[in-house]
Amino acid sequence: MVQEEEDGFMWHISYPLSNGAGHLTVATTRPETMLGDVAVMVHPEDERYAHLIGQNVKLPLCDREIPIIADDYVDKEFGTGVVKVTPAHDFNDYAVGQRHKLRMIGILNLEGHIKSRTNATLEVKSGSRRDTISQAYDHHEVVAIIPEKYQGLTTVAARKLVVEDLEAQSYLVKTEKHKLKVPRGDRTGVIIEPMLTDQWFVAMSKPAADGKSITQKALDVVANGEIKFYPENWVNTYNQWLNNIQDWCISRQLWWGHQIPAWYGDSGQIYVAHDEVEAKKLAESEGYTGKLKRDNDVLDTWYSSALWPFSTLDWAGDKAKDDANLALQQYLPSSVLVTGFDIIFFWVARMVMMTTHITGKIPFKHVYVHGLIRDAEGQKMSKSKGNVLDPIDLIDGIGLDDLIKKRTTGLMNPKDAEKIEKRTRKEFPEGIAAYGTDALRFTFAALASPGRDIKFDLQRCDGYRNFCNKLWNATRFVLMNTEGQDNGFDAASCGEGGRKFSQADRWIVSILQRTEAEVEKAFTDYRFDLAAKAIYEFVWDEYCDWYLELAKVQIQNGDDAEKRATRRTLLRVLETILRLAHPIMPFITEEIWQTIAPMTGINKPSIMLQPYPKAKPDKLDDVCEAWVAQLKQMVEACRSLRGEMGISPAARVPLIASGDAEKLALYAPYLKALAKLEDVAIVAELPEADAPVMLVDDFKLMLKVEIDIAAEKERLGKEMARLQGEITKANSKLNNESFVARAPVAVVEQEKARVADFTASLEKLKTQLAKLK
RNA sequence: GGGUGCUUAGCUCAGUUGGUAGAGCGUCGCCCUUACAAGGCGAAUGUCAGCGGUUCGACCCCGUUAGCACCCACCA
Repeated sequence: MVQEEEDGFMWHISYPLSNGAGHLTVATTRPETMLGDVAVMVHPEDERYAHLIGQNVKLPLCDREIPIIADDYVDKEFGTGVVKVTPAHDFNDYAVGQRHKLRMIGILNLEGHIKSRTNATLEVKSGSRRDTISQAYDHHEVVAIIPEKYQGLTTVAARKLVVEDLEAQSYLVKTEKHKLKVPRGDRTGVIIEPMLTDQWFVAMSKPAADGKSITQKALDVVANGEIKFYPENWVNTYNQWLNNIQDWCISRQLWWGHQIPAWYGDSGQIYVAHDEVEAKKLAESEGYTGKLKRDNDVLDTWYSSALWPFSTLDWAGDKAKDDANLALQQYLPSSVLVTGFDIIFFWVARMVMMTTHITGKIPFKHVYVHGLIRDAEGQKMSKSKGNVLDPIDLIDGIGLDDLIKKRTTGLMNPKDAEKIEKRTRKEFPEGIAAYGTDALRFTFAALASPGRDIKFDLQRCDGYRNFCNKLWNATRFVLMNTEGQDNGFDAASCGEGGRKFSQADRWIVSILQRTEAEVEKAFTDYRFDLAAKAIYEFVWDEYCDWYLELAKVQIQNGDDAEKRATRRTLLRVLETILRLAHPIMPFITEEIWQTIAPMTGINKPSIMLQPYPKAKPDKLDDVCEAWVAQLKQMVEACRSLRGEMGISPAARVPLIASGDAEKLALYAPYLKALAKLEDVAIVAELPEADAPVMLVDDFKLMLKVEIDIAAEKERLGKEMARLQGEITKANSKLNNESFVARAPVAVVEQEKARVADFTASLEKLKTQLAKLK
């Protein structure tokens, strides 16, 4: 059903008082329904009408009188404050009718025409079950009170004629334009009219044998934590729906579905049973031996779906059988249900209700609620809008013409085609590139931040496709350097003393442990975005950007034991990366793993059967992490300076360094390679020269290049100003007595350390500046 | 009317016990450096929607305003 605001009319109709002493004016948007009016109502405290309550009015066009009643539902301020009551064709009026015990007049048949004397075959649920709507007029009564001229008309025709007649007979006070929401069928666009029919309901608030209603049980298992929502705020949505629930209509007039297991006797008897044989027995036990007719209706699809958690496990409803059913015992409850938030009440809540009520168990422990994927503009994807992105097209790519064809074929409204084509041409002028399954999966994982929809952005996809590529290329590098070496990684070639691991080797292994722990936590919390991020950053920013570069140095300069250690580290870390990333990018990781794993001594059929990486705290190494951090700082200082001095990345430049000579000697080969240095000279004191100097902890590094003195002065000035700014900021905190008194000691100490560091650096730069001519 | 989110760099978004604001894409500069130009290195960019409060300290907590989105109910 769709319900959009439409232009319509509000008709003001005069209902004369029966005693002739005036009239009441009623406003309505559906004047034809007055044929089914059974009362007019006013607010009980509306002084304008208080004296009329209990009197009658004459219903125009119909030869009958109806009472004036009082009900709180009426809004005194809206319209005339007088409302016509048509319980058979309006939800609110139905409630009013129930409160005031008014009989209902259904004026429509199943074709949506006004009921007629000459055609009773379309009477709603004709036959046996009518008496269950005991408060409704039956067909004969209805056609006796509807003026014959309206009988058999469509609602549209009836409205037209009713309005004409009202006007002709001077009952129409005025007609005004009015915006209203009209419910229409999705497919046909035809107006949906509320009407009375016999249906099956589940009484949601009725206590069961254990004294609790079916909804209460569902509320309880979430409230007591047996079932958890991720993110947990969706519990509100769940609770709100269950707390405001109404009886659930479960019968549907469709072809497909579970047929309702109810059989009727000739006189309206009802027998609910598992099958016809049982129904027959039941009927006979109550003394009925005539024909039985099964209800044609089927169950609401959500009713059937609500049975899913146990009906799929061969639940029998028989304790002995169910206890012996191992599948049922093992998989009920299951661990997690993954779904969209729009399904929480349709499906999740109903599965919980049904499963707890019928089996006494919860259906699942966790509910992971993800967002909806929307298009780049945030619009919900829909066929008629033509903004649907098919995952297959992102994986395999699609040309513009094919995409347009796909989006404009089989439209409900073919007129949309032109608009869709235009928009598609604009958004995807060249069609969609092929990103591959893994890139798409990685993108979805990275975008799956909890509690929000995903505005799908192809550019994000670009980034993750590049990541897949990066992994390929890193693998190529590893293979180039390891294939055919170390005799297949066996014990013989790498035996005792056969490997000497460097600080860099131990560093990458150490932060790999951190990454593994981070990823594990992310998966535990259903934070797929954080898992993807942790993997991405480790692979690109650490393994590729740093470790592979450091490994090049080791393979170039190291002795055999060091080289073997490097090759082993390259392979082992890569192999772990593959297992770590496998759930998010299954295809590429499997493909690479098939080659890499045997080289690390693992000979198994598939990465899918391997254990997921688990962090080993004993492999954490703070010393090596600090060592590499310092190395990184030096490299970055050099690179940054080169950039600022406009030195071509191709040019090799000599470096002079002072500080701990032993450490510098270790750093030197790495620095030389990573900062593109011609040479690293280690000295006790930097020479006096007009060259740029960098400070890293207690080390001083000087790039020996021709410099523009003015530019270098400016650079130093800028850096000093930055440091001065930081010092001022930190000092202002430290000068604040309440900060020192109330902030945690560690925070205060940190602030003091910052001041000290910045001040020391500032002093060194001052000296440097003074040395410049 | 009831409810739930969102507002952070040009764009799409992270930022979880309050302690110096981040990523991808895009932009600018240099580079085909022997895994990768779908790349490398460097750089620029933010009154964290507005206002008020709590706090030594707020993107983060509380209140409020505005804008946007969605859900439920309803519009005689």
